Amino acid sequence: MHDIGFASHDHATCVATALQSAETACAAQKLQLTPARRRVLEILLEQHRAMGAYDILAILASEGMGSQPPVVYRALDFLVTNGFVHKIEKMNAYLACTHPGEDHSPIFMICRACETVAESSMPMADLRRAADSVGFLIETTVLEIEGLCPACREAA
Amino acid sequence: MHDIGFASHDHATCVATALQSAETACAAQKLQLTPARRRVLEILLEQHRAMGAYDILAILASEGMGSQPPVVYRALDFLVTNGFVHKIEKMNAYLACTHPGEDHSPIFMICRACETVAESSMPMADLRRAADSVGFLIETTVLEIEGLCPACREAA
DNA sequence: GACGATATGTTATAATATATCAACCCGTAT
DNA sequence: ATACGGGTTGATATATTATAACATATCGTC
Repeated sequence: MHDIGFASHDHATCVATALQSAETACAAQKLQLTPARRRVLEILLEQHRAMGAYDILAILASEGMGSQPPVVYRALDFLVTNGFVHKIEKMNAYLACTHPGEDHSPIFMICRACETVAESSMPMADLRRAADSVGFLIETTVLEIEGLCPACREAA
Repeated sequence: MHDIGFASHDHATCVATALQSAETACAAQKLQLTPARRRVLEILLEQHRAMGAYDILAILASEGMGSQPPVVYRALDFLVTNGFVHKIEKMNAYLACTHPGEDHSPIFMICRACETVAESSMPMADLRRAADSVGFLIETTVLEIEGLCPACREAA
């Protein structure tokens, strides 16, 4: 038994299952889940917490998989772009997605004290209710929307 | 006439008004709007765009107000803590709040192409409608919620 | 005029992330 | 078979963002 998010949760085979499903998804989309990418995802799944790029890099380095920043940033870029990992901007940290393949807008609840991050994808209307239901005390929220402004849509 | 957010907008006296209201708010809350803090806010108001800390610092330095990073980071920390400025986490940039004193959860629309940032504080249910109404094409959204998880609430 | 709280000056360094260019692998079209 | 092209990796260097640490100054109050 481990904690995942704020709930206690059995994930004995969880890492293997998630990796397997990532492999399937990559095969289907002709994406290359290379050893470095796969290992970074596996590390994030194993640790089940938000990790800094250099924390991940230290693990890779200890295993002889490369010790230079581009190694981990390239892998993270691939994993984030393809929806297997999210970046928590407020923490400059990375977290394995808990429901990949669902095309969702992630919502993160970051504990200011222990830095645990729980991922959710609720509609906003239910947000406070959802937070209340798991006992999370909301202190600050940041919703960042990226896209194209009217001027740039026209220019494109 | 200047652009503010994605709308054209007359703000001839806008900077002075906003500064004045910040001074009033600081006086009311016994906060010290010192010269450096005031000047940083003024710069952000004048430029009316999201700026990096070092961009601001360069301006301060050119005016002889200090050229070391802590100068600007301290001022920004004060301004963000007290709601006069927001940090755009995805850009590592800072933006003067367009409606201070309203105790709001800011929503930012960041143009991927021109980096213009418009601030809003709509409820989420209206978000897509709001974006559509100003012609903004939403590509990615990040909602980050910070607070205290159940375990840390109990510990506190 | 001594004290505490808050703010500033200054030096140094930490933490996060990217640019650049050469080398490699692999599928395929010549 | 071989030259090409796209994607990936290796390696070095550097850019960008942010904070630690400690000394000094300012101001209101006891």
